[in-house]
Amino acid sequence: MSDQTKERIVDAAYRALVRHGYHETSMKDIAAEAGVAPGLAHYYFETKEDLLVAAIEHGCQPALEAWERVGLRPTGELSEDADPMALARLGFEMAKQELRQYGDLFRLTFDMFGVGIHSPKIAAAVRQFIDERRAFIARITKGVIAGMLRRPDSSADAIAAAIWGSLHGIYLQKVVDPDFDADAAIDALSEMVFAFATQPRIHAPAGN
Amino acid sequence: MSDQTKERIVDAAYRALVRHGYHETSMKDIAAEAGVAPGLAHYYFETKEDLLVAAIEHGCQPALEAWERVGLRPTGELSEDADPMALARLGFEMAKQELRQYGDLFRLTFDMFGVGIHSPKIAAAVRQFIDERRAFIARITKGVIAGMLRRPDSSADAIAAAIWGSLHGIYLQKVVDPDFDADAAIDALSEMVFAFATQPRIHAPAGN
DNA sequence: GGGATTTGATTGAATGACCAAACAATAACC
DNA sequence: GGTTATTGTTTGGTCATTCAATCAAATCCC
Repeated sequence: MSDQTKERIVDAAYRALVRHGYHETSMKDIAAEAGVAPGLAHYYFETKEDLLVAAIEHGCQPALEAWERVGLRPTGELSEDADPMALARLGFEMAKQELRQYGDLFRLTFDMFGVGIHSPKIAAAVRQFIDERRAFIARITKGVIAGMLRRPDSSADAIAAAIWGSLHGIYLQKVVDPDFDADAAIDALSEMVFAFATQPRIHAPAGN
Repeated sequence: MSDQTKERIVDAAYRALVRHGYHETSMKDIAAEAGVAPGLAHYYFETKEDLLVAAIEHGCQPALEAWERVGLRPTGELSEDADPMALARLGFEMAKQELRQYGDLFRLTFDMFGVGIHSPKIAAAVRQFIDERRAFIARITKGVIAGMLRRPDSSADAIAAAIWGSLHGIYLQKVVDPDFDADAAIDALSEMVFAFATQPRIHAPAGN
């Protein structure tokens, strides 16, 4: 029973947080959403922050599973035999779909980033969230670089940071403005990345 | 006198907000920081949100001026005679310097993004902040595209959204983790962008 | 020019509401 | 019967906002 109740509270917290954001959601609200007495949330979670961290992780689950369903496991190793270029292509497609499907999650994520700036406990969770996804991109990037004719000046990690950043920034624009065409932006990013990855060995320096 | 006082409150608000963030800064804190009675902030600003918006705009001033000092005016027209490629290069350099110099501003900005998700008044300010900078990038991008051998599939606006997003995402990584090498990430972004911009007319499609 | 009057700026306390967390008491379970 | 889960209340504090009162400077009137 207890695990079920705890789960119910975490899920209620996720729903309440998505609706009203961290600072406008009280423990009482969450308890009410879970159909449970106000004190119970504190029985399972020492502080509100702890509950928020659990709620985020809970909310990330479905998105993670979606990645694994297409054979990409953000947290694990890359399959040896896969073509890195194809993985990258698939990754960009997944990013588009993820944003379409899990918009709520990202709204909450951006809220968390704000909270994390001044709350160490949440900052740690945010850092982990970023690291995980960036490292995943870095693994694909390493594979792509290995197949490039011209070795790039930048490290795979730096490239991954730029790509993760772009995806994140595109997500933000979509969250802030629902009319924003995120698919087009991701396609543009993808076009740039592949132009970069398929550079010929010698490329003439630009104008100046 | 009155304008001076108002300015003092806005400036104090900016400093207090940078230090402790929106939700951990009370109107009383701001008044104290400004050396003024608690009620006065509400004499000039109907709500705390209004004051925050003013504080952000105030905080953006120095960064904007830095852009104009090197001849880039985010809000105005591009000089006709400038080489778009050189402008882009300069822009990336400025982005690096901006992050180094105005880290506080960006910490506050990310806080604002979080608040904006559930506050329409702040959301409007956030949208304007994004639009301004993205439109600036789009203007440079249009110039670059005009000089490209192969016309890209993506629109200048979509490319600008991806580039702005990347810069923003890189800033975020730096705010979250001070050890993050933002310069390397911006260099990587720049390398990709220029590889894209200097593509030869016919480029062999990748592996598959 | 100088006293009365209006205006706007500023004060500091009060209001009303809310919240996270602690707690004591009860119910469920084994 | 004792541990665990759950309840509902209390505590101690904070906060944005309001408001009546004070103050200083400008404006007017004679």
